[in-house]
Amino acid sequence: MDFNNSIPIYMQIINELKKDIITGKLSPGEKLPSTRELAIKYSINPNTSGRIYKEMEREEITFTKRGLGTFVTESESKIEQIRNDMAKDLINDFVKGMTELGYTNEMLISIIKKESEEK
Amino acid sequence: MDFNNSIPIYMQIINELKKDIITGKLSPGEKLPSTRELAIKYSINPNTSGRIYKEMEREEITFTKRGLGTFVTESESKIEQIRNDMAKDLINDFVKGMTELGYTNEMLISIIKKESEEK
Amino acid sequence: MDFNNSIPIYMQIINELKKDIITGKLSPGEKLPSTRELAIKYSINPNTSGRIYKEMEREEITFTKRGLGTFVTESESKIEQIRNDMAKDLINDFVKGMTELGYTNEMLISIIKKESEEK
Amino acid sequence: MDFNNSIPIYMQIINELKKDIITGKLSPGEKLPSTRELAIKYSINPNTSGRIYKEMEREEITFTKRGLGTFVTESESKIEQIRNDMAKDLINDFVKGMTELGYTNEMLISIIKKESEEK
DNA sequence: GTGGTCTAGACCACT
DNA sequence: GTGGTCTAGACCACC
Repeated sequence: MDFNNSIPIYMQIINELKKDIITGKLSPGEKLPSTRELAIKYSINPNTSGRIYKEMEREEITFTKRGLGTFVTESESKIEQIRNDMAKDLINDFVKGMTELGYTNEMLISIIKKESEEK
Repeated sequence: MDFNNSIPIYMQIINELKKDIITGKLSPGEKLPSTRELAIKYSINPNTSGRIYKEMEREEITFTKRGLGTFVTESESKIEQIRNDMAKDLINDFVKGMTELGYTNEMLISIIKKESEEK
Repeated sequence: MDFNNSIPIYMQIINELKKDIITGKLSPGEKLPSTRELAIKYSINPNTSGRIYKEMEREEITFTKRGLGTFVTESESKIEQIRNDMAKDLINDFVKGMTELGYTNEMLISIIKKESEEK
Repeated sequence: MDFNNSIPIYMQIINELKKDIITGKLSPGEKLPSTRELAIKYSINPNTSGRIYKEMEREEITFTKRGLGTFVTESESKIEQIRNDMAKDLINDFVKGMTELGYTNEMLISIIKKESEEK
């Protein structure tokens, strides 16, 4: 994790975990590492791991079984919704930003096409 | 202008000014409002305006004539470079973010096409 | 520390800290005093300490771990580069300045030799 | 002149003029341009030219004949003294600065020798 | 009038 | 406790 960054560490890790869930690296219902394990894995303070799970639970991405740990939500539709929300944010930021810079819709399409070919 | 709380006000205004320069609303060599005027315009503290101009000068977007004021850079290539840098950041964030979410290049193209038609 | 009036205090302290880093009084990776401690040490305002650390971070002399503090860069090559940059500036100012005053290279050498013997 | 510089414009021009006097480009007793001419030559405000001559007169580098203009001092020893003062400042800044960076006297001599050979 | 610096004091999110 | 941001108000040199 990049401590030297304007994005809070807990946010950076939440995004990592969300991506792992969306791409299937973490399956629905799978147990997540304990707060202590997470703290060690990312060399962060256990308080910060706690905050990560609290926030993810608030967003209903995970749920907690007392005494057992934290688990990925079992709702596939919830996971799909997260993917859509994250995608929508990315799309909006991109289109809005480029438009403000004076790029037309045609330019956007050709830029993305070119980007795709290069990879 | 109403400010997004999570991004510092001075950053938001810098981005506004950058966009104004890129889109030609502010011409190369043009004088910017004085720190005091800017403070009134955006209802911010003059210190904050000062910080804005200092940061922009550091990025060579503007230059200062002592005792006279702050001016937009006269280098058209610098302005072009800023536009390209900002666009490249937007493109990278978008493509990288979407790819991490599992979207293919073809999907990106069709998403952008669809977005364009809606507007 | 007493401050030279014509140079901003924050600049003078930055130069002090740079020298401490270059001469090894501050080691790579070492934690710097907190902004509040620095403010007390030099009897300056905490705002001014903050500015010092922000500027040094911009120059990549230090880095910040959010919520933990400010640390000397761990890159030895960066430190070496800072030393070389500062030395190069001093050398250029000296040679350029003396040449403009009509001193020849031979005179420079003998002046420096004489200076060395006196100390 | 470089307006975008932490050194005040009037200081920059005074230094230019001092160098011209020291190197003989301006002879003892020679008439300097009028404040208006100076203002045009350097595209500065006439107030600034006035300040330049006032400051140089205070340092006894120039003198004024009412209604006739401003002239370079006729004292050769004064000119020699200015040269020595400027040189002494340059030498001190250099030796003090390099010593603080950890350079030894031997290193200074070899650096200056190397610089001389390159030119 | 212009930007630059500094103090004082406050609030904030993050670890 | 850590740095980051902001306001308020002051003073300064420079043009």
